[in-house]
Amino acid sequence: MDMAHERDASSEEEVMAGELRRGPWTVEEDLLLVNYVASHGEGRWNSLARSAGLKRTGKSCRLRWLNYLRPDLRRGNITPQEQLLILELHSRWGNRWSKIAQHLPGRTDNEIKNYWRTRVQKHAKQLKCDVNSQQFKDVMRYLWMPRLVERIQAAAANATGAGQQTGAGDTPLSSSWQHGADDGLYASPELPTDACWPAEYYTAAGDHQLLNNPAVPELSSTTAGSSSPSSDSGAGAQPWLAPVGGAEWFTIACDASSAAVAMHDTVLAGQQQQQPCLLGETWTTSSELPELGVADFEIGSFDVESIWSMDDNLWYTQTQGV
DNA sequence: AACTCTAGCAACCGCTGTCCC
DNA sequence: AGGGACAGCGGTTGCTAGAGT
Repeated sequence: MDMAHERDASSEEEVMAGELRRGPWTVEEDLLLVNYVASHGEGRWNSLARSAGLKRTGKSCRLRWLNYLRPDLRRGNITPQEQLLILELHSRWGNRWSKIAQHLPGRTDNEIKNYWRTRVQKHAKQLKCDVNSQQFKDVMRYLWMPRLVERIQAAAANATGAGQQTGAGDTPLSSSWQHGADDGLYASPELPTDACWPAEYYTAAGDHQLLNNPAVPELSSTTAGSSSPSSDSGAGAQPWLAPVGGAEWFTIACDASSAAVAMHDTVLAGQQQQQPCLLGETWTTSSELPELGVADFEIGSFDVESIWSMDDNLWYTQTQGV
């Protein structure tokens, strides 16, 4: 676009003239921006940049605010729940990062995009296939995602045990993810209430009441941020950001898990595969996966466990009080 | 200890869409 | 209707820390 090009060119001139800064933001710049937004609000980024005394483009200010300085940002590891959601939503919408980010509270499109490009594409590379290929999608759907569900279920089971000791109701994420549009916590702007989980999970489970469960516990201020995995998020921890809850979350995870098994079995049954398929079962050779259409892949090299970092494991241990 | 490689992430870039005058 | 300003999106780049040699 010529217009944009001219603007960029002028910005370039300003940079060359030393009037505009580029590159990493300094603490002073961050403070200027935060303070200015706090007192004047967001928007009108170009004039904001000038008024705040920042030698940055409005674009740069906006990006810095949205991706780094916003108080409701969640930082730290992408949780298994979030990974599952990203995988599902990406399979639905493709590289619509912003749209996907709308359904992950506190996460930015940039963060999700980076996650996809680093973690997910890395595994596609390991499998020697294209990330957009049907084969890789199959691996994600029938191997990776059920594994995530299993992981979530296991963590939630531990949380349930811990919850019985420490008191029920510590289900910040699950409650926020179940809430509809009225709670103001995490209302999905476009999708129905079951959009937070793959629709087929609920369909297969045949149990929508979970989504509308009125017995959602109140968010407890005592749980706010107490189990946040992101120690670097500091005071920014939000009550609805704690990733794994208690009994209610466990129920959902179990349902999702059952549904994943059902989905998995359905696929196999549809292809005349009658042997039972256990959730969490892993395949170690490509020959065991012909029904998934991934026979040509080196499944053995696909390290499902490696999608979680050591930090994740540590965090789980801490959260579950193990 | 020094160097290289790599993953992860912050920031930038180019472009399109939308609003307003 | 047309143009300017701005917001927002997706792709790409470059820096940095940590791992490996």
